[in-house]
Amino acid sequence: MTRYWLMKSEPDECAIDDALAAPDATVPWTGVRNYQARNFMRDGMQVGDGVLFYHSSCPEPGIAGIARVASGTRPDPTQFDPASPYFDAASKAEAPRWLLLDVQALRKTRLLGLPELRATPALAELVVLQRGNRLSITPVDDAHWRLITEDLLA
DNA sequence: GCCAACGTTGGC
DNA sequence: GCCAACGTTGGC
Repeated sequence: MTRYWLMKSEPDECAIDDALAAPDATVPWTGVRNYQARNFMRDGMQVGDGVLFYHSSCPEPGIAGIARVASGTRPDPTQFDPASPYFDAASKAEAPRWLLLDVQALRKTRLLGLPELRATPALAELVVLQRGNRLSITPVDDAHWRLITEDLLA
Protein backbone atom coordinates (compact mmCIF):
# COMPACT_ATOMS: atom_id res chain seq x y z
CA MET A 1 0.00 0.00 0.00
CA THR A 2 1.29 3.37 -0.91
CA ARG A 3 2.01 5.57 2.05
CA TYR A 4 2.90 8.79 0.31
CA TRP A 5 1.03 11.07 -2.07
CA LEU A 6 1.33 14.30 -3.96
CA MET A 7 -1.76 16.50 -3.97
CA LYS A 8 -2.19 19.49 -6.26
CA SER A 9 -3.90 22.62 -5.05
CA GLU A 10 -4.31 25.92 -6.79
CA PRO A 11 -2.87 28.49 -4.37
CA ASP A 12 -5.63 30.92 -5.39
CA GLU A 13 -8.06 28.46 -3.82
CA CYS A 14 -6.03 26.89 -1.06
CA ALA A 15 -2.33 27.61 -0.66
CA ILE A 16 -0.20 25.96 2.01
CA ASP A 17 -0.57 29.14 4.07
CA ASP A 18 -4.36 28.87 3.89
CA ALA A 19 -4.24 25.27 5.05
CA LEU A 20 -1.92 26.17 7.94
CA ALA A 21 -4.26 28.98 8.96
CA ALA A 22 -7.31 26.70 9.11
CA PRO A 23 -8.49 25.20 12.42
CA ASP A 24 -6.13 22.31 13.25
CA ALA A 25 -4.38 23.26 9.98
CA THR A 26 -6.89 20.91 8.42
CA VAL A 27 -8.87 21.45 5.23
CA PRO A 28 -11.46 19.33 3.42
CA TRP A 29 -10.00 18.48 0.02
CA THR A 30 -12.95 19.57 -2.08
CA GLY A 31 -13.30 19.56 -5.82
CA VAL A 32 -11.76 16.29 -6.96
CA ARG A 33 -13.71 15.48 -10.13
CA ASN A 34 -11.62 12.74 -11.63
CA TYR A 35 -12.36 9.08 -11.02
CA GLN A 36 -8.78 7.95 -10.74
CA ALA A 37 -7.99 10.60 -8.13
CA ARG A 38 -11.22 9.79 -6.29
CA ASN A 39 -10.31 6.12 -6.25
CA PHE A 40 -6.91 6.91 -4.75
CA MET A 41 -8.70 8.70 -1.92
CA ARG A 42 -11.26 5.94 -1.46
CA ASP A 43 -9.10 2.85 -1.92
CA GLY A 44 -5.53 3.88 -1.29
CA MET A 45 -5.19 6.75 1.13
CA GLN A 46 -5.16 6.17 4.86
CA VAL A 47 -5.05 8.44 7.86
CA GLY A 48 -1.43 9.33 8.54
CA ASP A 49 -0.19 8.96 4.97
CA GLY A 50 2.33 11.62 3.98
CA VAL A 51 1.34 14.31 1.50
CA LEU A 52 3.47 16.60 -0.64
CA PHE A 53 1.44 19.79 -0.91
CA TYR A 54 1.87 21.00 -4.49
CA HIS A 55 0.92 24.40 -5.88
CA SER A 56 -0.37 24.20 -9.45
CA SER A 57 -1.78 26.56 -12.09
CA CYS A 58 0.20 29.45 -10.68
CA PRO A 59 3.33 31.48 -11.47
CA GLU A 60 5.62 29.15 -9.53
CA PRO A 61 4.34 25.59 -9.56
CA GLY A 62 6.02 23.19 -7.18
CA ILE A 63 6.02 21.55 -3.77
CA ALA A 64 5.24 24.12 -1.09
CA GLY A 65 4.75 22.10 2.04
CA ILE A 66 4.28 18.81 3.85
CA ALA A 67 0.92 17.49 5.03
CA ARG A 68 -0.80 14.31 6.13
CA VAL A 69 -4.03 12.54 5.39
CA ALA A 70 -6.25 13.35 8.35
CA SER A 71 -9.49 11.45 7.71
CA GLY A 72 -11.15 8.82 5.63
CA THR A 73 -13.43 9.78 2.77
CA ARG A 74 -16.92 11.24 2.90
CA PRO A 75 -19.14 12.74 0.20
CA ASP A 76 -17.93 16.09 -1.12
CA PRO A 77 -20.82 18.49 -0.36
CA THR A 78 -19.89 20.86 -3.17
CA GLN A 79 -21.18 18.34 -5.72
CA PHE A 80 -24.73 19.05 -4.49
CA ASP A 81 -24.40 22.85 -4.36
CA PRO A 82 -25.67 24.53 -7.54
CA ALA A 83 -23.74 27.66 -6.60
CA SER A 84 -20.44 25.80 -6.45
CA PRO A 85 -18.10 25.54 -9.42
CA TYR A 86 -17.82 21.87 -8.46
CA PHE A 87 -21.57 21.25 -8.72
CA ASP A 88 -22.43 18.00 -10.49
CA ALA A 89 -26.08 17.79 -11.46
CA ALA A 90 -25.70 14.12 -12.29
CA SER A 91 -24.68 13.16 -8.76
CA LYS A 92 -27.49 12.19 -6.42
CA ALA A 93 -27.49 12.42 -2.64
CA GLU A 94 -28.35 8.73 -2.29
CA ALA A 95 -25.40 7.78 -4.50
CA PRO A 96 -22.73 10.47 -4.19
CA ARG A 97 -20.25 10.34 -7.01
CA TRP A 98 -17.48 12.49 -5.50
CA LEU A 99 -15.60 12.14 -2.24
CA LEU A 100 -13.21 14.18 -0.21
CA LEU A 101 -10.97 13.64 2.77
CA ASP A 102 -9.31 15.96 5.25
CA VAL A 103 -5.72 17.05 4.77
CA GLN A 104 -3.72 18.46 7.66
CA ALA A 105 -0.86 20.78 6.80
CA LEU A 106 2.23 20.05 8.89
CA ARG A 107 4.60 22.71 7.69
CA LYS A 108 5.40 25.11 4.93
CA THR A 109 8.71 24.49 3.19
CA ARG A 110 10.78 26.37 0.69
CA LEU A 111 9.26 26.13 -2.75
CA LEU A 112 10.70 23.10 -4.50
CA GLY A 113 9.79 24.29 -7.95
CA LEU A 114 8.92 22.27 -11.00
CA PRO A 115 12.15 23.17 -12.86
CA GLU A 116 14.19 21.95 -9.89
CA LEU A 117 12.15 18.76 -9.68
CA ARG A 118 12.74 18.16 -13.37
CA ALA A 119 16.45 18.82 -12.98
CA THR A 120 16.81 16.10 -10.33
CA PRO A 121 17.62 12.79 -12.06
CA ALA A 122 16.62 10.70 -9.03
CA LEU A 123 13.09 12.11 -9.31
CA ALA A 124 12.65 11.41 -13.02
CA GLU A 125 10.02 8.74 -12.32
CA LEU A 126 7.89 10.97 -10.11
CA VAL A 127 4.38 10.66 -11.54
CA VAL A 128 3.70 14.37 -11.53
CA LEU A 129 6.66 14.89 -13.86
CA GLN A 130 5.45 12.46 -16.46
CA ARG A 131 4.38 13.75 -19.82
CA GLY A 132 0.77 14.79 -20.01
CA ASN A 133 0.14 14.11 -16.34
CA ARG A 134 -2.97 15.87 -15.12
CA LEU A 135 -3.94 13.83 -12.11
CA SER A 136 -4.47 16.00 -9.05
CA ILE A 137 -3.54 13.16 -6.68
CA THR A 138 -0.65 10.83 -7.42
CA PRO A 139 1.22 8.20 -5.40
CA VAL A 140 4.83 8.92 -4.40
CA ASP A 141 7.46 6.20 -3.98
CA ASP A 142 9.15 5.80 -0.60
CA ALA A 143 12.51 6.69 -2.13
CA HIS A 144 11.13 9.84 -3.73
CA TRP A 145 9.41 10.88 -0.52
CA ARG A 146 12.62 10.39 1.44
CA LEU A 147 14.69 12.37 -1.01
CA ILE A 148 12.25 15.26 -1.18
CA THR A 149 11.43 15.53 2.51
CA GLU A 150 15.06 15.14 3.62
CA ASP A 151 15.84 18.12 1.41
CA LEU A 152 12.85 20.21 2.43
CA LEU A 153 13.11 19.51 6.14
CA ALA A 154 16.87 19.97 6.31
C1' DG B 1 -3.67 33.18 -24.48
C1' DC B 2 -1.76 29.03 -26.52
C1' DC B 3 -1.60 24.36 -26.92
C1' DA B 4 -0.44 19.40 -25.78
C1' DA B 5 -2.39 15.78 -23.51
C1' DC B 6 -5.89 13.37 -21.77
C1' DG B 7 -10.73 12.31 -19.90
C1' DT B 8 -15.61 12.30 -20.91
C1' DT B 9 -19.65 12.34 -23.70
C1' DG B 10 -22.78 10.83 -26.95
C1' DG B 11 -24.16 9.33 -31.64
C1' DC B 12 -24.12 5.35 -34.16
C1' DG C 1 -18.11 -0.84 -28.20
C1' DC C 2 -16.03 2.55 -31.34
C1' DC C 3 -14.45 6.98 -31.94
C1' DA C 4 -14.95 11.96 -33.06
C1' DA C 5 -15.97 16.02 -30.77
C1' DC C 6 -15.59 18.51 -26.95
C1' DG C 7 -14.02 20.06 -22.33
C1' DT C 8 -10.40 20.44 -18.87
C1' DT C 9 -5.84 20.66 -16.95
C1' DG C 10 -1.85 23.01 -16.35
C1' DG C 11 2.74 24.55 -17.92
C1' DC C 12 4.57 28.05 -20.52
